Amino acid sequence: MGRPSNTSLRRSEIITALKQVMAERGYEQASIARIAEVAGLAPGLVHYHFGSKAEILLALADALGEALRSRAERGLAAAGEDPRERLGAWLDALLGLGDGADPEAVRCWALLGAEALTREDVAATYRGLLHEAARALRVLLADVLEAEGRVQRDLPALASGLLAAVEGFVRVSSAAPGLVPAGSAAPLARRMAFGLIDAQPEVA
Amino acid sequence: MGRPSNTSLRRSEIITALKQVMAERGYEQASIARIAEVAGLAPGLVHYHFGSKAEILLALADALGEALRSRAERGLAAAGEDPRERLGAWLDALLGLGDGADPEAVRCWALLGAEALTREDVAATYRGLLHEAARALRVLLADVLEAEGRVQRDLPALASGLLAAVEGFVRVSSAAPGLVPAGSAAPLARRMAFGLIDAQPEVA
Amino acid sequence: MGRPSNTSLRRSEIITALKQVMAERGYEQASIARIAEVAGLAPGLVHYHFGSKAEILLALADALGEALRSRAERGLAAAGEDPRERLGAWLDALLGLGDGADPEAVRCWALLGAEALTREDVAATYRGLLHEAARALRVLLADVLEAEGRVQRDLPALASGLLAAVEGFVRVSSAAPGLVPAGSAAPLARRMAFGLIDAQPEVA
Amino acid sequence: MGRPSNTSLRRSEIITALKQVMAERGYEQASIARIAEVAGLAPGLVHYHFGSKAEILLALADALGEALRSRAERGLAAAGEDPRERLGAWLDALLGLGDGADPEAVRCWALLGAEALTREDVAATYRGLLHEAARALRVLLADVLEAEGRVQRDLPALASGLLAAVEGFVRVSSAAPGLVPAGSAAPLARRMAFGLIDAQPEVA
DNA sequence: CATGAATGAGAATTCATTCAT
DNA sequence: CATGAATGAATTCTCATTCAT
Repeated sequence: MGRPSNTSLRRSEIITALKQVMAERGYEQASIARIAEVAGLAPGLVHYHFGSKAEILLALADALGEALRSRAERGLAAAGEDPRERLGAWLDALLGLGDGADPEAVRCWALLGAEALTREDVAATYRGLLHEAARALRVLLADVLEAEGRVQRDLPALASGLLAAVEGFVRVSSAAPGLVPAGSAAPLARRMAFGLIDAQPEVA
Repeated sequence: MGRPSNTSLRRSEIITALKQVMAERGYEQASIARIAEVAGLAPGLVHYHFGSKAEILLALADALGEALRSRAERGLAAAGEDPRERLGAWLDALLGLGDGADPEAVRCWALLGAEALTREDVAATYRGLLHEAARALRVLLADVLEAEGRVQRDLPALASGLLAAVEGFVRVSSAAPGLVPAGSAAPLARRMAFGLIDAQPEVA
Repeated sequence: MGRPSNTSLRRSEIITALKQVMAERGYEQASIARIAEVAGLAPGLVHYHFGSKAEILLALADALGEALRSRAERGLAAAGEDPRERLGAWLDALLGLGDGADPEAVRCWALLGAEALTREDVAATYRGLLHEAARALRVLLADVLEAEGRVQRDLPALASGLLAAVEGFVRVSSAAPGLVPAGSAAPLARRMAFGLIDAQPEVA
Repeated sequence: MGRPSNTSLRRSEIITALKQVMAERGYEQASIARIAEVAGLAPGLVHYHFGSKAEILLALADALGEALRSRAERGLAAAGEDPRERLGAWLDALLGLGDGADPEAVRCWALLGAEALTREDVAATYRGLLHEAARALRVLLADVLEAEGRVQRDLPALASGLLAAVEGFVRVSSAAPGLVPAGSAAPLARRMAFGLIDAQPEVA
């Protein structure tokens, strides 16, 4: 009896609408009215499903993180066993490339990073995702170093640096496509990673 | 002959105030009223000196670019003749380090990159600054490669990649300070650059 | 024959929930959603049992009146035959004291009086209850005056004044508990009543 | 140079408009838009002069307190030296009677008392005014008791009770004019006060 | 009877911009 | 140049009420 709940459907519709509107005009300019319009819902309904606009942003951040995770998993599955290949697959996932590429999501990710600078709640979520990604990179880097008989010194710094570099690629190529041509991000990221690896001394 | 114009003084006061307020709460939340308050001016005066809020942002972008330039020049002057040292000095400048370091400016730079994603006027200015920086890096990279007898193949891609990586450092270390500890950005950036360089084959 | 109606149960659950929420945040801020939540019901159900939010308020007013009546009756039963005692018992009931004391109800009563100032429907109900109480006080006052051989001149004014004074106690002690300490309201009300009575001249 | 400030004029216009609108429909229903309309101002201007709607209410409370004070002073001046007369004058002031009577203010005062039940900021202001009035009544009561050679026992309770009673008069006569006829409030309040006084034993 | 999603009309508040002084 | 009041549109959020299921 009673009406079946469709909250989770509506929530994801709203999150998707925010992603679209935000990619186009930024978070602040993504008005609830416009989000509702894009989602095909009445404006009031948005606040029935989310307590505030910020909550939608956090939910979008979670969704982006989830998408990254699954893209990374698909990439790893396709990469096979080679440690360098596996590291490369993760970098591709971070670059928003590969299966399920979503340019809107990439823009939102970049915008999210900016919001994180001025909103503590967003910052917490964003940091969580970055730390998770750094953790994954540390493991993959360690695998490569071990397979190649190199020392694991500075592993955390290397992983963080690699992550930051890839983040920079995403942002710069979004903002100035002329600087980092479409196809060049992935090989460049690999070169950077491998350059760092090759600079590690071999185990005595 | 009437009182001397103080327009340029007022303009820079306003730009500085925007930098401060924006670093704290972002561009959209930086109201004219707050900017004026921080600048110690009447709100109405802001629009006497700037046609719109967006104009202040563009002026701030120019000012940040100018500051980058002069920081880079000071760094180069201190670096001497060694090509790797000179490249490192430029990376430091981009990281917002060295003489005249200004954390507020670093945050604003990161925020500016996000605004550039959704505002064409900001994008144009921002792209211009990125291209200028990339140009400088190309020259410095070429100097290193030449001095070390390596091929100059892929020079533009290397420069762009390095720029993007450094941009990523700035952003990630702003948003997640725990990930990239304070002192580690500069050496990491150098390692990345040198890794790329060392991977270039020597001239036959 | 279908399931038995539980309308009257539901109605009283809703009325009780309004009393609780209203005591906490006032009538306007008592949203239907919150009332339903406190009542443990679905929001839509509230409007099945009441045509509008105002109707719940009126029903609550009736319920408060009913509670006053029964508290007064219990007080009179316990007071015995002494006229002054019986009058005192009624004053206690008005003060929200004695058996079945209910601080939430007292606050609601005070809030109801304010709503009555701006809503005619509430005003009508509220006035009805005040008049009923004044009537009861007139009878009790008359009993005292007669038993003590005093003239009954100005009886309605005395009763109304006493009622108003007690209403004032309720309000002031709710709003500024420091001013009228908890235990002092009842004896003070009696002193006031007896002061009025003692000022009546004796029958010639 | 520059534009002269008219803030205090505007503020009092807005406060007066709130008084009028609130007297008619209550605080919650007194929308900023309506207040602005009554004040003859643009809606946005209200928030230029007041940070929030609640601030206007607090300012109104202060204004009502100020009006009470000045009404009381005028009453005392007219009352001469007789202690009972002076006490009566204060009661009149509290009843909103005498010079400068303002029915809207009386209604707002009653509404304010209700708001104080659910809003801590209003409660603080309201309590402050009640305590101030109670203090004045204590002094006046003490004068009467001393002049008549009666003990000053229970002075605070007597003053508070008298205050509460008068507050009740104001509320009840606003809500149920039929119960306390227009002209009867003042003499009744006096009878109540004098009844309390006469019940005090004489100094041994 | 019961559920809970849906609607849409306000509500307070913010703010870039204008302009009289 | 400078001041600060004024404007009015836009924004987020709330909520009584309705209604399909």
